Amino acid sequence: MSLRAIKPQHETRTRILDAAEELFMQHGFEGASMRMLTAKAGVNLAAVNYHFGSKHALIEAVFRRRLDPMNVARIAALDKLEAEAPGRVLAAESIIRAFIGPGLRMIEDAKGGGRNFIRLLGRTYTEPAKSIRALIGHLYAPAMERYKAAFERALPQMPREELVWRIYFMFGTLAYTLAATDTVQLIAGCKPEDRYDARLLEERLAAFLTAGLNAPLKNTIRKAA
Amino acid sequence: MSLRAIKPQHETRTRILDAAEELFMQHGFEGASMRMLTAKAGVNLAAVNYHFGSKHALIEAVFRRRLDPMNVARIAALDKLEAEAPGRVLAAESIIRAFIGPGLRMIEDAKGGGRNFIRLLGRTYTEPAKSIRALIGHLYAPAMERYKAAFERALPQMPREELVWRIYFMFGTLAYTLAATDTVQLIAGCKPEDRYDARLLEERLAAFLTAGLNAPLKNTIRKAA
DNA sequence: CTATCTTTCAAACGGTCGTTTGAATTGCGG
DNA sequence: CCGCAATTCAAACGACCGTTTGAAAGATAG
Repeated sequence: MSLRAIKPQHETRTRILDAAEELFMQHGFEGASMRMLTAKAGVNLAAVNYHFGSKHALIEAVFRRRLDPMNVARIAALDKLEAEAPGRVLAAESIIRAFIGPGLRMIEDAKGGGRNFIRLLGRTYTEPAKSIRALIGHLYAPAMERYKAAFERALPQMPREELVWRIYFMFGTLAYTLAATDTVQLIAGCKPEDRYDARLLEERLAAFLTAGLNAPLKNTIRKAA
Repeated sequence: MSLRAIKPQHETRTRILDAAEELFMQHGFEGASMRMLTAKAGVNLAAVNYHFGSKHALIEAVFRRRLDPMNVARIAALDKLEAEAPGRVLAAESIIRAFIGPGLRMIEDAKGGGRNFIRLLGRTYTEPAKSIRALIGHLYAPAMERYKAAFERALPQMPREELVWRIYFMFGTLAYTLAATDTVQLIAGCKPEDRYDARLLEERLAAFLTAGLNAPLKNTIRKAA
């Protein structure tokens, strides 16, 4: 049990996770085969089933590796906000920034694969396979609860049902923005590097989402809610 | 060449398209196999290749059947707006409603398969396969150009780059909302029937998107653009 | 060094994939 | 009714899928 033994202990696992992350992003979960994946990782075909059990378990591991720390960071950011202003009502914009921050920071990690993962994650919200959507929903649940409660506290005057929809819209905007590969180019040829400037993107997103969340309530909406 | 011959002339084609639309939505393009698809349609396995040439050509046909008329309707709605107020500047909200209207109306068509298609379409923006994203982009291009120009005319004071991003955000919200299957339930148990009330959903979306599009420009954004 | 446990490996498993084939069937004009 | 074209059909094609197997190789502890 020498210390250096810790490093390569799970090197094969890590190589598989890295390769899977990239290939799932490029080809989807069904489109990326075990043979592609193990070839890219430089490991034997049977290694995935040995280390993870099955392809589906590998998919779950790919998500857990990044998503768990990301949601921990999201909850920590919210804790910090509330600790800094005890008892006071938070601005909706602060909550929004706390939520989108961890995801946006990850897109700047191109080398470590963080960018791949974020694009993969954004796409997975609309994944056809129920088991995968259920997994994502399950992994998100704790952070989701915390943020929903925070928004309710920040906007006490808004009908709960309308608030739920607006949170949903915000999720959609974020997921789509992160998942986007080339659709933005369809609208206008934007300089590609801008898409990965997390600071700039956070400003743009925060402005858009804050305004949307605080949109005036029309009569039709009030009546329905 | 009797008239009644026209009806069943392409009945097999139609049955295949209907089955494909539903199964592609449920299982994705790779997940829905030719055997599933032809079984559901009640036609022979070889019928797809006979009538469409290949699976990929079938996918394209599924999109063209609905998307072409939808984009025609979108452009017509914009034409109508501009004809009603010649020379005047349109309100951004009117343009937004013109764009989202045709898609929202289709989700009320549960019997005819329109709802299936809309959900399929929403998911396809983030489809891994490049060829499919390229197809969607191509089919959308004409309407996209028109609407982008309309927004530019409606918001002449906004920096072009910021406007492009906000249009992009609006697309994301719409696509995600339409594609959503059960993610909204993750946020809060909303009554399912509400998700298919096009009028109500249009009000909610229009309020959110209009506010987001018209969000105040911060210094950081102005500086960057 | 030996014994034991972990990890890697080539090979093969049964199954499903999209597509093709050539014969059978159908519908229609002459 | 016949002949020809369009369509349908059962069967098979080669390729690839995720997974399993049992032996080989490597690491570890006594």
